[in-house]
Amino acid sequence: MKLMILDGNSIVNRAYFGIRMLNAPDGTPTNAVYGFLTILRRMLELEKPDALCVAFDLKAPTFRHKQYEGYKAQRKPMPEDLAVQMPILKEVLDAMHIRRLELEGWEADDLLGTVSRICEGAGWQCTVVTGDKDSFQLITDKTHVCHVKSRMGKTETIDYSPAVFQEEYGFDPIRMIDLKALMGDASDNIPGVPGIGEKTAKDLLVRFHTLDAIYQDPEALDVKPGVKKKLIEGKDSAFLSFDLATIRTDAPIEFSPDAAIWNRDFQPELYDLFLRLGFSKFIEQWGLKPNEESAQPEQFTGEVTSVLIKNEADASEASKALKAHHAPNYYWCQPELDMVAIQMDQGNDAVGYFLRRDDFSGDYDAALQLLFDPSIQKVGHNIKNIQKTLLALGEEPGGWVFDTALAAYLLDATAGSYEIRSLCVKYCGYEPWRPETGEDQMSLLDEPAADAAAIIGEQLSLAASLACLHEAMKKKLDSLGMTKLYYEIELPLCPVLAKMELAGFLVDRQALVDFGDSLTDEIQRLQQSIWSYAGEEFNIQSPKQLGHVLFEVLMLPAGKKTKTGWSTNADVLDKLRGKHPIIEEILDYRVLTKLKSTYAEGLLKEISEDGRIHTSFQMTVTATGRLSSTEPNLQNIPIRRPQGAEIRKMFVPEPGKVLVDADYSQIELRLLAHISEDETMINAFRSGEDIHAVTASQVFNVPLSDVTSLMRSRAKAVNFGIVYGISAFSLAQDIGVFQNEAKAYMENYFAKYHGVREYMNRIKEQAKVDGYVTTLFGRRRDLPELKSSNFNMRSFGERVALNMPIQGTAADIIKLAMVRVANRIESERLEARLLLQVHDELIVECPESEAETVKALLKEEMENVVSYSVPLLVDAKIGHSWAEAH
DNA sequence: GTCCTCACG
DNA sequence: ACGTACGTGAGGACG
Repeated sequence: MKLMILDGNSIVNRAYFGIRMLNAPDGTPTNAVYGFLTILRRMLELEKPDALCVAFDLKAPTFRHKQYEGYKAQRKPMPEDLAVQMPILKEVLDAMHIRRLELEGWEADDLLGTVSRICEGAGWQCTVVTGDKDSFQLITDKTHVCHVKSRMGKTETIDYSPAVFQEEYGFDPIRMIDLKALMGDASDNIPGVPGIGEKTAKDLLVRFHTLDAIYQDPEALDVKPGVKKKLIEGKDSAFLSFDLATIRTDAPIEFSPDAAIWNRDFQPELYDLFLRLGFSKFIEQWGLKPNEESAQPEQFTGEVTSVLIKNEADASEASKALKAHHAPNYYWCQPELDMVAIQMDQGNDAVGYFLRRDDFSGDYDAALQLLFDPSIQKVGHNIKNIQKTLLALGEEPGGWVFDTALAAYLLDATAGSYEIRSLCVKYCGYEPWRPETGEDQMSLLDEPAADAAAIIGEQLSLAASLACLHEAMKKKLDSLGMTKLYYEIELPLCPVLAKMELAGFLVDRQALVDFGDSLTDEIQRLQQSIWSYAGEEFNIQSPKQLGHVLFEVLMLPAGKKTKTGWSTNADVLDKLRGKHPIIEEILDYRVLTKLKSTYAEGLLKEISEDGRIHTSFQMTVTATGRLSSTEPNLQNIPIRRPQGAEIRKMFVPEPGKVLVDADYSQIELRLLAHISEDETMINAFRSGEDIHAVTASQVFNVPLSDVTSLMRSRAKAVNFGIVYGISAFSLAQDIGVFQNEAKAYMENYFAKYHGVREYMNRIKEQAKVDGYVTTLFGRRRDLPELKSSNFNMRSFGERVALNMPIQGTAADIIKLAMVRVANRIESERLEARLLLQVHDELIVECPESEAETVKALLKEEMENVVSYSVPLLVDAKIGHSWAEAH
């Protein structure tokens, strides 16, 4: 039998500092509770204990030794954001029927110690879970201590048995007390021996084993005189520290492991509690069901008439009813499963229609066209994909009035996933019905024998949940000022993207094959050469093996290190150029293998039967409002190096057609000028100057005519850095100058562009007050990081506060441009079609005869999306490949 | 599955 | 004193 006991305060602290800010729907911070539960779940899976309890400090600070209050009282108070979560955590634990242990005047440590000894006495195994190392002194054969590290949402655990501890420290676990007595512990205000640090203390213990042994005759110790002196002078402190560091095992608690046996008998209220906290993930993971008694006011309670569409007559009847219905209908579509569920509200009641290819006799696609008729008002989830399906059938998709996934993205762009069940929990306060399936719900849809009624019920209830989501989200979008953004940019963009995905980009397959082959020889040659320099054969693509060769075999100076070893990235290798001929070859090898695997071979695999590559655009991924491109990613096709740019030559128009490429010139800097209202920068753009050269002349204090190309390129780096929320350190790294030099550049920059400096301060202050930032179009990004007590997280939040309004406004602008370009192409009945968007660039394919028209159209629409204090400039070009047109 | 590296804006 | 720029996606190594 095994008992697991968690050090509540320690774990909750790890969770709080390790996990980004999170809030319940009502704004209560929840990151620590969330993190605690994540760790708990992980540990339960790992340890599978029979009994479970959690120990807390009853009040902080508490004192083991009254005479020592002076030290303990210095302990930093718990951050407010964490303190408010403590009662919530306890409420959660109570609802999970997990035994809490706390005792007036005692610390959690002492309870851990006491419980572990009680367990041992009862013949149980015990696992102590903690984020502190203090408890290592409790390790015995029967008691293991599991040390938890949590960083950025990931949890690492190390299980310490006596052997593992001995291996790492070189002495027995119980000597952890002696270690602390010597080295002290600042966070616990244990003084230790002044002047003795971790290294010396460990060394002493490895050699002499115990504190007593060390102090038996300190004069006779074989140690450095300085250390000896410190030991002798610090003797009292050492023994006081020994007492302070000793965890007590005799706390007066009534406890028996049998009474803490835990079998997941959650209180029914746990569901409601998790709902309130916004923990839909845990509701799912723990398989919680709504409490029958608890009210669910928003959930639909009227009569639902289910109609199964089995043949074409059913379909046209349903279509007629849907067309006659003038309120929105709710479409839950799973194109990949060939399934559609539709809910039509009729006052208090509703009609649910269900269509599935498997049990439909007749032309399924024709039925789809009937049911999705443009005159029917429809609400869906990820409508771009549905529209794509319809377009593939030759139907112009229309009548879509709302997309719940898209709305959820605008409402919370950093949420990560917009799965309909979680959204329903988050915005409507209930989870859509799902059939009881015993163990594994996921297998339902794969089971041919699964109960048809259950499937229909589940799908229809998902369709019904769209109704609630629609109402809730519409209001929320409005209250956050995103109605225009939603209806005028995001929603109209869906069919535009659907058409682009369907169009695809023609690729010269043979050229791609040949290019891949041509790389093979050179890669082989480089590999042989690199191996001969190394004196051994190894996998050059393994950072670990490469690090070994560079820094151990060839003894090159190692620079930065990563979590797992030395860094071998291009920055590091670049600094080693000239130190050894192997470096250049490795860099070349990297470039060529990247081209071959990711681009030559990777893209070949993505060419469809029509010879074209059809990417997917993701509308709900980025935190700033940009699109992203997947399977394949066509937004990162090489261009910066000549070898890479070869790839762009293979993206071509159809015979008789050309490509027109239009890109915004320095849109982000122009937006910075506009948003910051910086006069100098605005004037530079208005007069059509080269902005990087102007910045160089400002930063280096020389006339424009004297700006050298080195000055310009450094100024360019400064300009980019500003947009990203620069630090002198990173700028220095980037352009290869000393940090104080980079700092001087920045000071000059801000002295000249003082409007930019004021903007940077203003937006950070504003973001701190509001807790979010927005673009000029109202797109929003929440920034809970700004309230973090962690310096790095807070700094990150500040940089994002600077960057998001700029990057995001640029994203809004090009999205709107895409909608307008698509409208113009249609209204002017051009054959041209949009193929690709690469953040500030649009690529169109059109007949040669249309080329000039399209070029002018693109330039006009893109430049005139908005009228700001600086003009937006677009470069447009025509070519017979992407390389040529760009 | 996670890390490192590197392609793009 | 911290640890070091914003936003992405994909391939290969390694556990």
